[in-house]
Amino acid sequence: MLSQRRADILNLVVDEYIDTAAPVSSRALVDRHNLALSTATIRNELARLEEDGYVTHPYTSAGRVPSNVGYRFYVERLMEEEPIGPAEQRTIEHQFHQAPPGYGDWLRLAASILAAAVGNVAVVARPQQPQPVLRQAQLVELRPGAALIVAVMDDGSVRQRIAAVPEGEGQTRLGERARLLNERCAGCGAEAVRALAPGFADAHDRGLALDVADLIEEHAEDADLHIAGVRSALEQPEFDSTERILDAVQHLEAYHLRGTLRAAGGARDGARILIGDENPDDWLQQWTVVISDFEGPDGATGSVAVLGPTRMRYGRTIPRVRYVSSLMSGLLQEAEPQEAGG
Amino acid sequence: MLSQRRADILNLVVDEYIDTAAPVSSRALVDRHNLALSTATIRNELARLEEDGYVTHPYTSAGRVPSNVGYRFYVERLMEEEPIGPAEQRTIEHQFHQAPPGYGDWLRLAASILAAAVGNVAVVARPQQPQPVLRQAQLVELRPGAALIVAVMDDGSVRQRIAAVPEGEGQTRLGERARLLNERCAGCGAEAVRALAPGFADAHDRGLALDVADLIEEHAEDADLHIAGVRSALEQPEFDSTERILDAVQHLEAYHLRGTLRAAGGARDGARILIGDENPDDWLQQWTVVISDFEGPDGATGSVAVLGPTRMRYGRTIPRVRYVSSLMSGLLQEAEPQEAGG
DNA sequence: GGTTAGCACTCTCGCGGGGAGAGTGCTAAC
DNA sequence: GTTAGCACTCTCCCCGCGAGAGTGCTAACC
Repeated sequence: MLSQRRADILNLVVDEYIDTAAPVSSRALVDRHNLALSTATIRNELARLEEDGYVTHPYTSAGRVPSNVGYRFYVERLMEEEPIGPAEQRTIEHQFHQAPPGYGDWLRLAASILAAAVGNVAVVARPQQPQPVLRQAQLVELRPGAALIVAVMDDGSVRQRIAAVPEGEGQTRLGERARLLNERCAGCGAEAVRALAPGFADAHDRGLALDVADLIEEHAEDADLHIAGVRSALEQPEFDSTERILDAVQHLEAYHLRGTLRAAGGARDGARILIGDENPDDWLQQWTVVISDFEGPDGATGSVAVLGPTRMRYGRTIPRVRYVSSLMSGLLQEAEPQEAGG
Repeated sequence: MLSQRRADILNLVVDEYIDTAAPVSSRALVDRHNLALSTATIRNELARLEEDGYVTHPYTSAGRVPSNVGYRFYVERLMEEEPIGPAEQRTIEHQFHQAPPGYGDWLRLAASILAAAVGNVAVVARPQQPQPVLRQAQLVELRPGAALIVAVMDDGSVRQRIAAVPEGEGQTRLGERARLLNERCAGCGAEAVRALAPGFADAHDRGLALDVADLIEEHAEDADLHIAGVRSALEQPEFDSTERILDAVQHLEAYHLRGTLRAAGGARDGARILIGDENPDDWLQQWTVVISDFEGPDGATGSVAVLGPTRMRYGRTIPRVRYVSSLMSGLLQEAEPQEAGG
């Protein structure tokens, strides 16, 4: 266990490093916080912190940099959360309620509000049910022999695929097929639809039913996941080399990130936090991910997350992720989200 | 008008520059193409080409670099298209027919195939009708007082927004509202739905109808636009500075690019080409965009495009954009796309 | 008149040196 | 346990410089 004084020093080191992005020297600590100790004493303590793995040296005789262990300790024990003041709260909610009419626009707006609030990448995943149920399917004629199945789930998510249909059929006949499909399968999950498939007299209807079953099962990996703030994150000094930026750009795509948002991590008041090598993905070894899930209607869950360098303003980020998550939840599930105290 | 010899030299300069990304010297031209002229003569011709604005000097006594005018001339008169060989054609079609089942996956696959074929950013925009018609609307309960309208258009596109509904209503009642809406409005365009709205007895139904009308009208600016190959484009030497990469990253987002794909430009056999400052957008001044539209069913149009630095392998890019566009068109509209000649 | 050799001039790029500065670790004294 | 002092280390930035590449120009040549 860390002595109180050593913990205090670690706290200062992390705060300082988060702020300046430069290795922290004993002198800086003493001067900037008016410590009643000499730099030599601080150096001794820093050496002990380094022995215990909380900080490192980039090279002999540079200042100290927090390690992942250091950040973890900081997040769990030291950090002070930076509260969301009334002005900021008002700003966020104001932006929130100014959402453009479309649902997708609205999710994107949430991502970009959060990104702006924390200065890092923000991701918002639309709520989806773990086991959705078919609301209704549509068939849209593409060309002779092929149609687009558009399946709407009960959580409002939509999945599409191209399916084979008999060559000569026009939109009218396809409409009839869709009607039959809906009559029998609406309200069913993937399993149920698959079980119902053999019951269709027509072979093509059977095929369509199986396609629909696949669609219900299929997790839409990339759909309705909104990303914002890539630029501001990549402007931070850790992304000095082209190589790093390109790696980040390559991986910050919607269909890569679903898995990331599902990762389990050290929880803190409803926010999961993964620091550096706690992340399962290779490319995230230098990143921290802060995730908060929220509930949509009928057990659907969405996620709000922030991604940034391990040197992230945790005290600022974590409450804001949580807050946006609760706003989402409120907007989607509870009654009206409570107004900000005027 | 350019003399034949000068045009030939311009051709060589552009080819060389596209290949090497380095200013082209008179020596390089003579040596690498065994010209029967001395470097001094070439230098004279280059000076004339520069006077006429086809090439420039980055600084005194570096080699020549094509100007936008030079590229334009090259694309229109000089360039040889690099045909798609049978092996490449087979590879592309093979990948194409291995598309994963989802429609979105499939569009994304098309983008990534194209990106790989040309080594630049590829964009595929899903076909949408200019004036879509409502196929069917669904209401999904979100919370007391609010529901998600999910409207499916006759081109298979889907738009969603949150709408107000009476507080006490469950999903059953919402289903009835949806049914009424569909009975009256299915098959109608935005105008028609708006005209029908006052005919609903219930005020909420009127409101919903107006929302649906909005949805039909609303151009889904970012939906179903797939981007691939950002990394390979940004690996090119023009993106040496962090600043440029970040600018590109910032703008290469789905909801910015729709407008870009609609820009008119110098056509070449069905492909629109915008070179450097021919682009309307500021951030594209150093880029070339090659666009080819394709027809989906019922007059819906989609687009395939490649974005890259003005120093782009035009001869390779243009036919491949055209080809992928025709594959899309074939898959969506005509009968089976013709098999590659085995 | 077009073509060419020769040459002076210019600009970039990479490399090595060197000094300033920052910070540590250690030792010895308090 | 704390602190002053000091030697040592490592980075960073600047500078200068030489090599190299390429041009423009001039004068001669076919």
